[in-house]
Amino acid sequence: MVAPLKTDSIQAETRHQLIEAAGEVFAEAGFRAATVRAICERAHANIAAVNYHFGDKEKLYLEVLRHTQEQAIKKYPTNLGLKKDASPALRLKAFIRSFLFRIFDEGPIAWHGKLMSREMIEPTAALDALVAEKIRPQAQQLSAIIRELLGSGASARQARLCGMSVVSQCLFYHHCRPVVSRLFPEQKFSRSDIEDLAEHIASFSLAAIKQLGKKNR
Amino acid sequence: MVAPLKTDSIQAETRHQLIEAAGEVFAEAGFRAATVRAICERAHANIAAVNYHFGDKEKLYLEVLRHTQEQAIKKYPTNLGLKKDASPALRLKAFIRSFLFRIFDEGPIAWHGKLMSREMIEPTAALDALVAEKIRPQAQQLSAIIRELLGSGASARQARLCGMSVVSQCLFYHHCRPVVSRLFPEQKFSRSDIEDLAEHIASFSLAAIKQLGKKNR
DNA sequence: TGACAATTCAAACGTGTGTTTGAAATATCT
DNA sequence: AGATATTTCAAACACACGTTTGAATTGTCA
Repeated sequence: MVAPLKTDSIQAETRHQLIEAAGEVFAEAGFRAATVRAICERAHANIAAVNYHFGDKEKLYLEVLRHTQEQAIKKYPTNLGLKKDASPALRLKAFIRSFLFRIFDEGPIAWHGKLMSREMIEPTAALDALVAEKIRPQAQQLSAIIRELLGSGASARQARLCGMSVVSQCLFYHHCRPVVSRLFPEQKFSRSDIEDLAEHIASFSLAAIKQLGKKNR
Repeated sequence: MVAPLKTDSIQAETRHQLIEAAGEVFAEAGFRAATVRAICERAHANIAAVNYHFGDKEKLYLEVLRHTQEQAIKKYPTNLGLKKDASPALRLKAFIRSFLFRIFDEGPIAWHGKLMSREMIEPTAALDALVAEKIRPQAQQLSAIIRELLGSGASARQARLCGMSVVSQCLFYHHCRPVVSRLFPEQKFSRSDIEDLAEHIASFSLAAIKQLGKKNR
């Protein structure tokens, strides 16, 4: 009657397939639009499997968030592959690149980024925890970089606004892809296109932040 | 059996109330999440009223888009209250202000902006027409301003990317309000807060664009 | 007033959703 | 092998949604 606790190993076959399938479907369609029927079909499982293994759709979603998060930090460690004493400019560029790839990579690695991106515009009950545990730390990390770039004359408010300016540019291409694709069909999203996008956002933002820093004096 | 054509006047009472109520509900919840039951309740009309007066939910939505668009251009004419020979910097600031107010104003005036903002992340069948008739012209208008700021050395691609950087910052606060409010509870959205936001986005973007223009040489 | 059209209304329909059920199948362990 | 627990399965449930229906009401005009 209750889900098994054996130790781990093979017994969790269906359970694992459900999480994988759900990750894909949730990342594609969002929590609300995703259907447990679609998930179970993709997992080659019965419709009742979700409720049997996870209780309900929302608990499965939380499990998917947990699971994809693990995968994501394995692939994209928070301290990106750069030295601790790297210049703030380099660290900003790395932050942006990492942010974009977390969302635009294909396959399981990008699921977590896509889910987080979704949560921002169509929140579920999980958002509060996500903000506290994942989003706020990242925001502070970004804020630190930006304060360094702005110099000592910057207010907390200015750093916060600049941080949102940076993040907004990254999220835009994911959130508004339907419009971007119609307006500019030439804009593609291959790995190298993302690289170019990161290049633009970084130089755009760097130029702006440095300039604002100068004005503060 | 067919909707009336009298001339206009009073007969369209329920019809008009439905459009008003629908504007509010659609702007709040989006096309899909809005229910005709909620709309009819707010319009003090029967559930069948939507189908009787408009055919179905989607036709009502199109009517709302048409109606709110009229209201919007009355309040925020595309040529904002500035002289034709105003500097590109001033025109960029005006573009941003206008964009933000169209979304963040309260009451009927902002419904169209909110609906457009929704269409970008959760498109309906209306998006193709909206892009062709409303969004693309605005994008070209913005692109012209930015090309002027970038100077003659700028590529079309660079102008396009800068345009998206500007727009993304404006949309962010609407799309991601759930996250922004949790991360920064001190960020409010009164008229003067929007003014401050416009000020930041404009100076951030201006600084960036001017700097990129210099580098082109 | 009377006949006809337009509109409103409560009720129901059909569909898609997440979830539950109880039996059947499978695995596990003594 | 037999007993027990775990997992699967088809079917159905309960609910919300957009929509339809047909009768009742209201308005219009000769």
